This record gives sequence, C-alpha cells and structure tokens, in this order.
Amino acid sequence: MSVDEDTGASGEARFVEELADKDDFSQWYQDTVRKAEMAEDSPVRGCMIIRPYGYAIWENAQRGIDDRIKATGHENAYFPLFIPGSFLQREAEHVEGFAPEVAWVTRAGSEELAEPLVVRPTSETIIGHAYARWVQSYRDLPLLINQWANVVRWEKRTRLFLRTSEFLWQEGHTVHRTEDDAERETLLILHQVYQDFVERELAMPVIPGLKSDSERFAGALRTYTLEAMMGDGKALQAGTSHNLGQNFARAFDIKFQDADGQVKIAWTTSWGMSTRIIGALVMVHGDASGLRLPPRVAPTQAIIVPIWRKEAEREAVAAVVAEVEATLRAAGVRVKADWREERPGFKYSHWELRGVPLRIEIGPRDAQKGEVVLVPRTDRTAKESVAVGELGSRVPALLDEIQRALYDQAVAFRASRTYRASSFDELAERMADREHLGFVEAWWCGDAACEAEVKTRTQATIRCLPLDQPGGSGACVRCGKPAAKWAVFGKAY
RNA sequence: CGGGGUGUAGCGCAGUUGGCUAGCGCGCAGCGUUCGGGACGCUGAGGUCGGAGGUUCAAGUCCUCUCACCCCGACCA
Repeated sequence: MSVDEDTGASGEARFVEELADKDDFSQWYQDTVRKAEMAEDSPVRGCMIIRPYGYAIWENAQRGIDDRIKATGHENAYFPLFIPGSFLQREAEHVEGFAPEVAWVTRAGSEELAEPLVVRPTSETIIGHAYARWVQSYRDLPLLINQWANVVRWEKRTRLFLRTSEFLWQEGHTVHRTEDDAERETLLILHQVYQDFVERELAMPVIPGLKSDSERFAGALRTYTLEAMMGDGKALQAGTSHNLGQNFARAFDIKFQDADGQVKIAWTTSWGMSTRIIGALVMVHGDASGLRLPPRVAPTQAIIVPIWRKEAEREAVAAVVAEVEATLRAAGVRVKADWREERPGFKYSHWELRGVPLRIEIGPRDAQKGEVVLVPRTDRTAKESVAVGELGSRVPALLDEIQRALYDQAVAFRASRTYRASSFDELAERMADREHLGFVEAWWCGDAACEAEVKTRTQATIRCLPLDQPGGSGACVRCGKPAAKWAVFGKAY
C-alpha cells in the first residue's frame, strides 16, 4: 500500500483510498490509530501518547469495567508504583517471568538507592505484602480489591495500544478462605466482569478458556483468558483472570486463623484488563474507512452534520439542529453538531474515520419537512428519514441495532475463520494461509512437547482450552495419541 | 535482541556522479468563490536535512558512532 505519494485529494481523503486496500493489516492498524487521533508514539521508546479521542474511549471502557467490578462486590484502592526489588524475588516463577522486562530505579537525584526499586510490571507482590498484615482472621475474607493503574513492562517490540512499554489497566487482587472460593472468584471475574463487558460493551465476541501451562501467568495455578479474533484472523487475549492458588500467599505470608482455630494459608487471585482492548476494538470492527465504534463506548454516538448554503438556510437548519440536540441529550444520547466551515462530504469521512456510529444529516430540505436523515456507520446505504419528534425513541433504538450489528458481524467473521483440524498437516496448512488465517480447533493430548512442536513449526499457539468443551475424546492433532482436551490454536498478537 | 528497511516543514515524499538563497503535494493562515459524499483560486507562514563526530575548498548527499521508528523473527497483557 502506498502512502500519500501522489497529489490531489486531501490527506484524509487519500487515507480512505489507502484503507480500501486493506491488505496490509498492520499498516492499516497503525494508520487508523494515528489518523483517528487516538494515540501516537512518544519520544520514549515504546511509550505512547493517548490523545483525547483515544482516552475518551478508554474512559468509557473503564466505566463499563469498573461498574461491573463494583457490582460484583469489589472496592478500589491504590498501591505504589515502586516496589522493593527484593519483593519480586519471593515468588520463583514470578520473578523468572517478569525479570526480563522490568524497569529499575537505582538512583534518586544524585543518591544511589540502598535497595533498588522496580517500577511495577504488575502488583501481586506489593499488594501481597500489604494483605499479609490486613488478613488475620477468616472473618477478614474474602478481601476483594481492585486498582486502576499504569504498569511498565520493557517490551522489545511495541505497538500502539497492543503492546506498549507503559500501559494503563485495572488489576484486581483478592484473598479467599478456600480453594473453591478462589476458583469461583476467578471465574466470576472472567464471565461476569470481563466477558460481559467485552461482549456487551465492545461488541466483541470472545472465547473464555483456560491457558495451557506454557501460557500461564508467572506464578499462577491456573490462568483463564478471553480470546478474541482480530480482523486479520489473529488472536488477541482480551483479558485474564488468574487463580494464584497459595503461591503468592505462601511467598508473602498471607495467613489467617480459620473458624476451627487452625492458622491456614490463604488463596488468592488476580485479574486484569488493559488499554490493549482499545487496540482490539480497532482491529475487530474497523473497516476501509477507519474505525467503527460500538455505540456503548463511542465518545460521540451521533454526529450532526448541518448542511446549508445561504444564511437563511443556515438559520433554519440551526433551529432544527438545536432541537435535535436537545431531544437526543434528553434521551441520553451523546450527540455533537459539526458546525465547522467545511463541506458536508469532508465531515462525513472525518467522522467515519473516527468511527462515530450514527450520522445525522440536516439540510434545508429536511428542515422544511421537520425531518433528519440518519446514516448508520455500519451501513452507509441504509439512510432513513425520520421526523424530529420521533428521534428520542428512534435514535436510541438505532444505536442498539448498530451495537448488535457490530457484534453479529464479528461473530460471523470469526465463524468464517474458525476451522477444525484432525491432523498436523491440516493445522499447519491453515496457519500458513495468510489470506484466511483464523482459529483452528483440534484435540490436544495435553503434552507440552506437542504444543511446543506446533509452535515451532507453525507459529501458532494454543490460545486456550475453551471452557465449553465438546466432551469425549479424540486423537491429538500433533502426536495422534488419545486426547481429552479440545483446544483453540491461533497466531497471537 | 537477531535479520531487513526508513529518518529532509505538522503529515507524505523528491533531492541526479558531494557544488549557488533545499524543492513538491497535503495540511496550516488570510481573502474570495463554493457547499446533500472528501471543492477551488489567489496570497502567505513554516525545514538547516534524527543526533554527535569525521573526510572535504564544499556534506541532505561520503565515512564512523548513536538514537528513533517500521516490517519479519524470538519474548510478552
């Protein structure tokens, strides 16, 4: 895809032509994020500047997540950015997992620090340290806390939103009395917080599943995940929930005296969802014209484009625009009118690029009839004229339809790119077909060697073992031995 | 971190074998004409060529180092 190399149309105009040739998905993604003014690179390697439009989407996502976290009984708190370096060492697997990407602070001003600090890559350790003091009795449990924070992981290869050296997220950390309680919590978060949020608000279908041991969080007993398919058929982990067993509780001495008088080691969980979902949003719904935002998280749900030539027309249109704005605000719609001195066509593509779900055109002809024209982002040919008086009910209904359409389209796309393989060759063939890349479902014997072999030869990994297992058994896609696990393979972001 | 590529105006690019006040398109500012799918004219502002060092009478063009970004791998939310 050539980028802005010839003359003629404006920058944004040409962008559409470029996007129409969506063959280079990575380039398309970068361009879309940048041109829609969501984010851009910063002077610091791998760190991004989240611009107001991107941040507004994040704020809406935060609200959706936070509401669910609170609704399931958790409270927010805040723990420090800096963690004593020694904390990381306490859990063997954990330090091994994170050490390579941890940023250290060794000096303050001109003083060398007595104990170097790590900039949190995640907060299990420092939170565990506090929990050890807070938890004394079974009556203190469960302890259900979440925090919104930034974390730093010095990644080798970064991409706006998808993988940045610093990212924003929420991380929940809970402590429980029994193993069952911890497992229940882990799954509650996975389904009622994450899956519900991602599917309802982001209109992004996901497969809830269990990670294989090799993909498990460093220090966890079990890691659950939500796997989503991006527009190029690759997989992206949209959220994770870990049952940490007693690993961290043991390392940080989180104990309690139970009703039977015994002192017991607690069971903990942790779970997180990050700004990465913004990248997923772009890659799942975007099209050749740019973003397509689900109404639930769109900063602007409806954009009014007034059309006029003469001053008299402008006044007539302005009166209707004001009425429409008032009506829609009253109906709870996030609406804006674009009064810039630009031609209508320019504004259409401007807002399409930014993914605004619904465009409302109001011109002299409409003003005269007391109508407006509604044009959904999901189908520009589906224009409908609606009387101003009906907008209060019609627009919210239409936004719901758009939300639904985005979800349905994503489900249909995923279905069209989900295959089954009964042999290694079939699996390898699928993973080699870049044009129709997708998920491959197959039996797996559970042997890490088979998993590793598949990865080496096809670059595909086990995204998850879906919680919704078909049951029964079959032959492992790699070794052919009896297999009881149904796995989803895919190339991951 | 390995392989490949690129850094020239806000963005996208051109700058012939080193040689005059470094160009072009978009964007931006002003004025005018336009306005139901990305308008046009005129005028104008804006770069010292990623950074450092070197070669040379002369460096955007050559050399060394360095930084950043992109693509492909390995690592990861």
